[in-house]
Amino acid sequence: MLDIKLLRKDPESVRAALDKRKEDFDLDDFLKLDHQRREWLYEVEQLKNKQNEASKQIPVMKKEGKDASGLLEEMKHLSGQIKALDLKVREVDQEIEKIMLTIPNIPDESVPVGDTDDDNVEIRRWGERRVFDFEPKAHWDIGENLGVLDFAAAAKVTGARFTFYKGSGARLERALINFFLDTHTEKNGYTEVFPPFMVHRNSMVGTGQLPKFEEDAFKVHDTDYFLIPTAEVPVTNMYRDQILDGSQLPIKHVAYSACFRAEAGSAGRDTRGLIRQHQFNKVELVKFVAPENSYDELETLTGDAEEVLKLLGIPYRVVKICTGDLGFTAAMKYDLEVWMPSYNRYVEISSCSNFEDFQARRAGIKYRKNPKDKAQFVHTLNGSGVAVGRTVACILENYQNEDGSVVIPEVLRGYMGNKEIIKKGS
RNA sequence: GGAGAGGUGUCCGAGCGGUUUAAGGAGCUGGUCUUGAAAACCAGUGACUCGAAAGAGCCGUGAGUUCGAAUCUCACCCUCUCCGCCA
Repeated sequence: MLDIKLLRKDPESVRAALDKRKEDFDLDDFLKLDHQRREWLYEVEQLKNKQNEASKQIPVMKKEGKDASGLLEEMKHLSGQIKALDLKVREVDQEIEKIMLTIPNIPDESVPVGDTDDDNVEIRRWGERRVFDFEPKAHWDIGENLGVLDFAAAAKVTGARFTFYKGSGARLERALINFFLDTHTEKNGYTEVFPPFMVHRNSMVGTGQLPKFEEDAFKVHDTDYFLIPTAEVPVTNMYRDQILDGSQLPIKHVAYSACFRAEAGSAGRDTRGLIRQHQFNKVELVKFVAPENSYDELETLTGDAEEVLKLLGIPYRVVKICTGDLGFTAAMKYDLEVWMPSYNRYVEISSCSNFEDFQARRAGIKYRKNPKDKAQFVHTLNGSGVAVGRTVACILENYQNEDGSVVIPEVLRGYMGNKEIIKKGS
């Protein structure tokens, strides 16, 4: 959520920012409503003041044995006026809230202006893309041939966009989760969290998935719960409505969770393999930081995510997302993209974002720099560290041999019973 | 799921329709005393939201009753105890 004061004071700058995002948004409605609200609010507060004064007088009069019935009658009338006005204020409040919740974040100055992902800017590359002396296969073929992935069984049991991992495939998934968690806790200083996989509506609003993107989420029938689309939601909301002590910052958490996405609007895209699933595993990094550090913290967070790719020996690139492709909540975002031979291009495996105070304002997360200072909003950041299923896909493709076997990256071998290679039936 | 108890300021805790602008502690800040510290004593300090201010709101959340609600009514949420069920 944006600062309502900014919208009042400088609507033009907000308009310009929305424009850069290619968002078509009518701020005039908001400004009109806000003006109306302030008028009514002033009016009702005046009346309430009168009421409060009378409420002090009435007991005094009664005590003194005076007749208060005239005043009471007057107050009865006033009370009705207050109720009517209060109702109007409440209604306009709700409308304003509704609008506020659907205005996206303002991109940072440094974000490249652009329309689509074609306008994203590559920042750096790491690793050598492997040159194959045979025709590399796609991970779904490799996985099925090895008997470690079973898409058909999942389709039978559940439906499209689900997968069974079997044998070494299941173990590889588990190994990666542990490897990511261990690296981020032991080397990068994050505190591990294991969150609930369902959250209520307010939490989804707090991190910005709702109210705008409800069709992307799975709702649990007959409850107010949603399956989490990312651990970002429970972990960020862990500190909802709290004032943190400045000395606690930065707070850094890493969390494994399953993630559930309805993938509305992506029908027909990436239908094969592990790239786009309704359920997938992810290890997520979440930070709560002081505003003045948040862009430095974004760099280190991105670096932390990159580190696990480096350790796995996977070639990747870092891309800075342009204004037109930037997520609703982000002020700035880097994507990490890994090389996928079957796609013959880089594929997203992590998004690292600085939300500035956009989520903090929605979720009410503040801090005091010094114990006596006024509380102010923290900046929140998060990034995948990294998506597990896509990493499996990437390893299968980049580490495949001509005979269909797959070499296990060295750093994972300790997590896989010192196995070095995945062969058929193993 | 059933029965009961409860949710008040940073913390403990009083309050059960009107001088509550939330008692009293603790804590915190300053001071007196002391070689220093502790203790004791004195004074100050009450979050947060909107507002330029005046002022308004805020006692789990939301509705309601009333001229007036922390206090009464209803619904919901959460915590604790016991019972039942269960990985």
